[in-house]
Amino acid sequence: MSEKRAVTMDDIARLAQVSKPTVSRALNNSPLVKERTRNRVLAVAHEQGYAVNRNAQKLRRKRTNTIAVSLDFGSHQQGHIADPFMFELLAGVSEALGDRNQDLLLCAPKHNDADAFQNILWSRGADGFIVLGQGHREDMLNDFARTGAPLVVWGAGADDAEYCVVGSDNFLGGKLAGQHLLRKGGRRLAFVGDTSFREIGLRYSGLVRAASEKPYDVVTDHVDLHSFSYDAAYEAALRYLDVTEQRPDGLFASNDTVAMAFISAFRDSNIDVPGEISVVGYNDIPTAAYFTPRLTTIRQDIYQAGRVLVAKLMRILDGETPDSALIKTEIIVRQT
Amino acid sequence: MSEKRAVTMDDIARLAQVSKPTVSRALNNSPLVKERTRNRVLAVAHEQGYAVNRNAQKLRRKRTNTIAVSLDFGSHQQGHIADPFMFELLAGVSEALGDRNQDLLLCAPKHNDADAFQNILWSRGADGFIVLGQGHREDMLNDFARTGAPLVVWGAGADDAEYCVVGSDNFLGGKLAGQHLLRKGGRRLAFVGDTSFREIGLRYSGLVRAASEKPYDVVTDHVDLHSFSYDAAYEAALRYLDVTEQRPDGLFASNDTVAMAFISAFRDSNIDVPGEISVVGYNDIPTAAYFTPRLTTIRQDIYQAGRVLVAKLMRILDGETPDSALIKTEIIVRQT
DNA sequence: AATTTTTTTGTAATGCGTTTCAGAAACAAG
DNA sequence: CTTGTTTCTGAAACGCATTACAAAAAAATT
Repeated sequence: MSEKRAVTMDDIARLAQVSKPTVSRALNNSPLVKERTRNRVLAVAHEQGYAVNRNAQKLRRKRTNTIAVSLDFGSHQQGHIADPFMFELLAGVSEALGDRNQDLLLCAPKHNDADAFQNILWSRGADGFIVLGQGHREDMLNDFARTGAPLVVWGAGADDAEYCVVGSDNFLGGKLAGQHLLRKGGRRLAFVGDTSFREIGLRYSGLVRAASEKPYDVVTDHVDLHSFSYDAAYEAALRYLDVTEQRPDGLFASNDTVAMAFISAFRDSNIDVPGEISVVGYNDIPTAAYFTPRLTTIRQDIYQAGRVLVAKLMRILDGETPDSALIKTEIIVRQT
Repeated sequence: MSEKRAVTMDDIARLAQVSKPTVSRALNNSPLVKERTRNRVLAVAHEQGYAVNRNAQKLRRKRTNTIAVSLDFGSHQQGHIADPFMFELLAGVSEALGDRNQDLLLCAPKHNDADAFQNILWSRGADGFIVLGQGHREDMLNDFARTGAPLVVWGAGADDAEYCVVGSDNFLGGKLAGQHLLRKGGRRLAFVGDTSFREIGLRYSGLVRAASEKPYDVVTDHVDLHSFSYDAAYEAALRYLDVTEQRPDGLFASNDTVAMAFISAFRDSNIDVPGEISVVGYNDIPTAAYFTPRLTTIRQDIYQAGRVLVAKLMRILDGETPDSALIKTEIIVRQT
């Protein structure tokens, strides 16, 4: 195995009988280089299997063309991702970044504090950040943004958020869910989810709004659940059924996994869904469509999400300060 | 917004009243630097919010501490990931890399040909590759490996594979599935999946082996299906029921999604699962456990997988040539 | 106290592109 | 055939950290 030295721009320059800057210009499609010269250089470069050393390039240009993406693996427990939605989002972002020739640096879970984020920027590991899921880190993200860090976050923003937020229209989603449940004849609606997350709080608000718009009285209940996992939700459902005096006739869950867990618990308790209780989930994860009964849920346009996140960040990198944005959010009515 | 110049090692050197190399040594915990000096340097560095410029570092060290991970988004269609398994694997790899302080460069789908791979290495964008899912790219990967590219692949390797393969023990998995179906009284077993993928072919072989070990005759059938998506599988199931004369009493699907699609199709055709047909899936995706009926499936230890993939690659980077490896593979018996 | 050895620090070179700026070549105008 | 432009190319500097090697400082030895 030969320890051969990598071919550098100098080598190409020598072989093509031009100077190093000319090679650089040729490779970068600079209009300053004559057509014939460029072709010669390109030919030599290709033939030598030459690829510009990205690190030298990044060093000199002070631009990495790399975006750090932070996935909140918090929802990732015991070997199983509770909510596959984030991964779909990642796929969308990945594709959108690819389209713009940006590399994607995936940030590991433990590197999730402000210092680690800052470090990636200071050390020029990436030009900007896409944070998928703000969780309870709004303060941290605000601090980070205030340092001037180019940052786009998937989630729901506070009115005074210092950073650009892209996300589902959670309030609308909640309202659509509520309207669906009411249309199904619901009078006692229950919401299950951790409303301390802004996104989820908004979904609940939307539900309440939908209820309040009816001329008749609608009771809205709130089942607090501080986990996104199926098992925890299933347990919570059984406990809820045990405790509650009057069962709801409509349930809106903060995500599909929880919705399905509740439906399972209902079924295991001989409660018919959607006969006795209608259920709406959130995210339209793949499973939702073929769960039994097929789950009614709120869908977001994930590809649009990825594209918008990336587009916003690029604008920030260009010095602009784009507004936050909401992604198309609609209800997918199925059996529940 | 001030366009302030980044703080460099020279700045730290000046402020700490030492030379640049001393700063470098201090930051890298070199034993060559005196304790007191190191502390002074570290203090200044911290106070200045200094972070080593990774690009200069990579350039000089000729080592990036970055691993490129290629996800086969081929299984990614119409906005939904058909098989969430790959993403769980990604999470495992991400974690394992994080533990070793390696960065993870996520490669976009379209960058999947040999040239693009090679380019990442030539341009020193990463030190090595982890390919998640070899698909039908064995030849490409062999070529790539032959160039000396540090490469580890998740999948199932040919005997003469030129690269290190880590994967589920697909043959064993298939055998376990077969044994389960036979234990349930199966005499006519059907396998559904695209056996042109080596992994899947092995699962089928395992099933056949299990059947052949019985003293009585077992028929094994093979339903070809060139898609991993739920919808396609559901259609295929209906078509299969339509065409086949004698229905199987045991079904082994190449993955959980397909298994669930078949079960749904069976149910929609008034065939009882597991009463009339037992079913086994593969991967133990989160949904499998709470599908109705709870799906029996083959589970692989995903965290082990991530760790092993990374460990093997690190050894390759150290100049060794580790053997391929199989991951712990077991059957999770549930209702089906 | 002088000398040797060990430990610590500094100087200079290096890794590889990009960019500034000056110079050469090609072309147009007079 | 100059002179003035325009177009193209090259020399040198720069971005920032690491490393080989030399030198200085400190410690150990005689």
